[in-house]
Amino acid sequence: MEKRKSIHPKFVEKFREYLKSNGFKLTSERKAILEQIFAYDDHFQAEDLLVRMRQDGYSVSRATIYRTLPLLAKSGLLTEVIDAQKHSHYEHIHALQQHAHLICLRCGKIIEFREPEINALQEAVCQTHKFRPMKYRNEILGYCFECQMDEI
Amino acid sequence: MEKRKSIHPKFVEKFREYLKSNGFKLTSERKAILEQIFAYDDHFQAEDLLVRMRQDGYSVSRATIYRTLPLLAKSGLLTEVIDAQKHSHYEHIHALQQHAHLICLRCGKIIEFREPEINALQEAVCQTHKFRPMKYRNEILGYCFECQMDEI
DNA sequence: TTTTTTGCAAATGGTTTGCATCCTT
DNA sequence: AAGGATGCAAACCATTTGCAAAAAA
Repeated sequence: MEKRKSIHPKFVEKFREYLKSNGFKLTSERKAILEQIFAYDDHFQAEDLLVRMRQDGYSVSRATIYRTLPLLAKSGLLTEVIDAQKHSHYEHIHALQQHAHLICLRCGKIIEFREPEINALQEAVCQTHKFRPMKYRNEILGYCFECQMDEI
Repeated sequence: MEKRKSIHPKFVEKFREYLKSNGFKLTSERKAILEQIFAYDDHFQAEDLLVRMRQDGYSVSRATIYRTLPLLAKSGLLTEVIDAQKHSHYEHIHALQQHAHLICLRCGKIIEFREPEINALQEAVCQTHKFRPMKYRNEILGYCFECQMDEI
């Protein structure tokens, strides 16, 4: 858990645009969730968000969180990461940069890394196959340095 | 569904070694599953395998299939691919080559592609982070050419 | 006022598991 | 023998969904 931060207006604007252009409405619940996901800089699961929001005094139901997270992902503000148990984790975008993840199978830690060359290659593959990419999954599951030390 | 094919002995040998070195036993059920996954060259889910095995006259329970698939994946003979619904799909290895996937969000089709440069870059990232990779996930979700034509 | 959204609680469904029995080694 | 494996059916549990009430446009 990290320090709370305020949200940049451009993110609110981006979400508002996404919703409007898809015939959805910007409700107070959606806005609260949006603000909350930018209030901290770590990875989280739907349930984490629920708990954190309740602690921070917001009142949003679990169902609404589960319904809103995919919207935020589709709007491009959130990135979904799937762990070894196939559970969804999320993180908000950092300055619109793509990045991938190393996921530790032992401690669950998620390490980010950036590799623009990989992104470029992936885009090239899509062009070759006339495939319209919506989402890139780039995850490496394995053991982080600390957990290797602890002997599996 | 494609034509049945027989399994190369080296795969049986590889699985046997994996099991032995981990204190597991090679049972007739595990061997039947191993043979079955190499009998066809397409992607499948646990349930598909169950149905197909029953059609082909094998008798293996759903539980055993669910317990065996991860063993085959860990032994390196199977690759797991996760679709948009977070369901596991599998495919047997083709001559030990790594490859990645384009997954259509509309028709569910899975297209394979090979991109050795991406693999090399991923390995480099692991080295940098002293991360011991066990499994690479390289999936691009989006729309295949045909489904783009059909207008989403 | 028309359409979407919310919250609740119940349902979902791929996957996992407890346990008695069976099979490998 | 001894320990792992199987099959069955029940349990899991993150996520989804039906529906009536509430809010946005």
